[in-house]
Amino acid sequence: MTQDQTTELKRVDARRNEQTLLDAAAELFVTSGVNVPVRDIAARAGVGTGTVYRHFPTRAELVIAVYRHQVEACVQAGPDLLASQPSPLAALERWLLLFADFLMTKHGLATVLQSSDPGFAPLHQYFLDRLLPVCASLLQAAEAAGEVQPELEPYELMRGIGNLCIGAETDPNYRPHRLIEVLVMGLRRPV
Amino acid sequence: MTQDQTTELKRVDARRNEQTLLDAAAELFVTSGVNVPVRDIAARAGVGTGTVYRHFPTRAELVIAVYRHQVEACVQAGPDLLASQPSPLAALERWLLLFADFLMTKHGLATVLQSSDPGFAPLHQYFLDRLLPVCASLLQAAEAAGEVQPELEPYELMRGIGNLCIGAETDPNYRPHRLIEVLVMGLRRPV
Amino acid sequence: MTQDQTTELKRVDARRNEQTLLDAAAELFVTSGVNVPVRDIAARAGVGTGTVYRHFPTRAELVIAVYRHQVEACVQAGPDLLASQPSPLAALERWLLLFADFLMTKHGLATVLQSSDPGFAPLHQYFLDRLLPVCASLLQAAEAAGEVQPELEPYELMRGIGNLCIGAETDPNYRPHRLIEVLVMGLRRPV
Amino acid sequence: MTQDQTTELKRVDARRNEQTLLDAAAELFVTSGVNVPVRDIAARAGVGTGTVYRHFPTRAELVIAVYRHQVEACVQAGPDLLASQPSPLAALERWLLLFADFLMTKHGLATVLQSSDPGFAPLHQYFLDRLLPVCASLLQAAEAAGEVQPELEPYELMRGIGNLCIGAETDPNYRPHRLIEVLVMGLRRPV
DNA sequence: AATGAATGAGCCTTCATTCAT
DNA sequence: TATGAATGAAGGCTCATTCAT
Repeated sequence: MTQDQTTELKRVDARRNEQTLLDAAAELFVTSGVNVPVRDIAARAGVGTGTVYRHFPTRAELVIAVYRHQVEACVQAGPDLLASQPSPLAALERWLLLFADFLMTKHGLATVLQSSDPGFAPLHQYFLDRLLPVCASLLQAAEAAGEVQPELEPYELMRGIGNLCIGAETDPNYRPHRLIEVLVMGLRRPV
Repeated sequence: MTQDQTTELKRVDARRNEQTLLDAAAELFVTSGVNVPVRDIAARAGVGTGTVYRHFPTRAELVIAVYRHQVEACVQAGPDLLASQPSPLAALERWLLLFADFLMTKHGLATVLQSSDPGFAPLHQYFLDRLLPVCASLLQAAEAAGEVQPELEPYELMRGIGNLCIGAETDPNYRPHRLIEVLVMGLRRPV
Repeated sequence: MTQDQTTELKRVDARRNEQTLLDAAAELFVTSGVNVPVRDIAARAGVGTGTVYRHFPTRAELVIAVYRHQVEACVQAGPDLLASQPSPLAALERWLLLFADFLMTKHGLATVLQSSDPGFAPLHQYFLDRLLPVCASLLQAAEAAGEVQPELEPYELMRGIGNLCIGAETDPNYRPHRLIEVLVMGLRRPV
Repeated sequence: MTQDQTTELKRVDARRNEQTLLDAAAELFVTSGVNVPVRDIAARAGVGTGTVYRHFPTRAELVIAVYRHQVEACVQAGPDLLASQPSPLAALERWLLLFADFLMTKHGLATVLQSSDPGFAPLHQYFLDRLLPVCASLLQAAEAAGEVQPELEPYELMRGIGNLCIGAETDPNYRPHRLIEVLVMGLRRPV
């Protein structure tokens, strides 16, 4: 029992530290991009550099961890929107806008999603593994409903949305939402 | 006279050097991105690093110089397409695809266009100064012809096209052309 | 009683832990040298790093402990060989080869014996304290028997043998045994 | 001509700097071993770390450069001794002692020669390429003259001599010369 | 004007050692 | 006692930029 307690306490501490790191990284990713020096992350979190490496041996792991919650929220939103929106196409549009909001509030996330640095491959994979099926099923539903023509592969659509979000945070004259709406309009089957 | 001759010769040499540098940089920008080490550019051009700095004190200046010809060709293409295409909207689409082709054949150029590195500000400015008017006039013509609804600002449209081109060189499953076509479709006024 | 039992149990545990550590260290010393990271030793033993430090505050102590048994076996072998071999010189040669075998099967041990890192001083001392008298007595016996000339100090002889063993594990083209035999041959008094 | 002069001057400067680096490295290799931090070498030479890497991209190259002169002197000494000594065996012994002197005055050189760090492979290769043929020809000559029995391969002999020199600089009670003499004695064919 | 050597800040990463739990 | 998380010094390496020649 005491042993369990001790273990539990340790875990709690470690968890807290990990959370501190995630918060620090999230902040710095926004202000300085996901390639911010490890030292900066450690400093912001008030820990040593070694602690960063202990919790997240690679940068990709840290990035994944930072965004995991929101990626999962996006995954959940897919079926929810399909059920609650008036049509599959409306659900798709809402989901794409949601996905875009997620990316846009994370400065540099859209950027890293298109980085060709092989170190980020696991991150790309994670995003695709989780989100592509959701996007595909929404697109499929809209096609099945006769609302859209099969112009784009789900992968291209997601990639395009991701790209459209790049740089939005720092440029008030650039509104990805508008572009996404136009894009979805372009998918619509002419009546 | 001899003095003049010498000076003249030097100028010729300097010119040759500058062109050699531009060629070297163009090649390396394609293969290694616009952030390729200065040393590599100098080495490829067969000159010293100092020579690079003499001709192009900042990286932005070098990038601008490298792409100047093609940017100007894009500028020229605007009126030409407007004159030769069956409709303003068709001219706009062609021009956007042309712009995209330009970006896509320059690895990393689309990326740098969205970089928030302040050092690239002059580069951004140059692109906007030259290309935005062209894009705006094409969009305006299409609107005036009643072909499109005024959904997007010219700046947003160009920015979006630029973004869509990111990462296309290394990903055969991603075809910006398709996305651009869908986007233009979405601009069309419903009949 | 219960208290005693607990204490007793703890001691048993501690002993077991210590032995586990020695085994783990012995294995890793062979494969990775005596400077293998403490963490690796702890991991192999299935304990925390702190436990390593508790049992062996310095690396030298750990190394000494790991090799104690075999050093003592070498010590024992001296008189045994003197008694069982046909001559003191034969006994000396056998003992030196035995010593060499010991060193050679411990990757990096010969190396550490010549390390000038002051942290290893206790280790050096231990080896000398235990083994030098044995070597000296064997050499002395051979001299007394008129088999060898007093060319070398026992210390030099041992040091030389130790050095000859360095690197033998990884180089099949280098056979310290041959060199030791030649060296012993060179000690022999000409008839 | 002016161009040539300029080039020549640059070379002179670079050479001086390179020599400064070699001197600094030589000193530090003696006091701290050949694995002394690059930063320390740079500091001792009064240059930046980048300068070290410019001149010697890898540590092995630096080590080779530091010892090149003396290795070559050793190479030269082989034939000279064969010609000047009364017998091939005497020449061999002198040469081995010379080789040992070389190693012993370079603290840590003998150590690095037995290092299994793959980064030092070029260094090992260089030593073997240059010195092994010399040692082999001396040994061969002694065998041909009937002075020694073919007990050892040239490689083993050199390796053994190298090992015997380890740690001699810091231990006044250890005299590799004595051991080498005994070893050569052991090679001699019994009359 | 050109050269390219030199500089040194800056980043990543490892690991011995300490210490809170 | 045992644990293993945290620390942070250390060292390798790169590259933008300066400057003597």
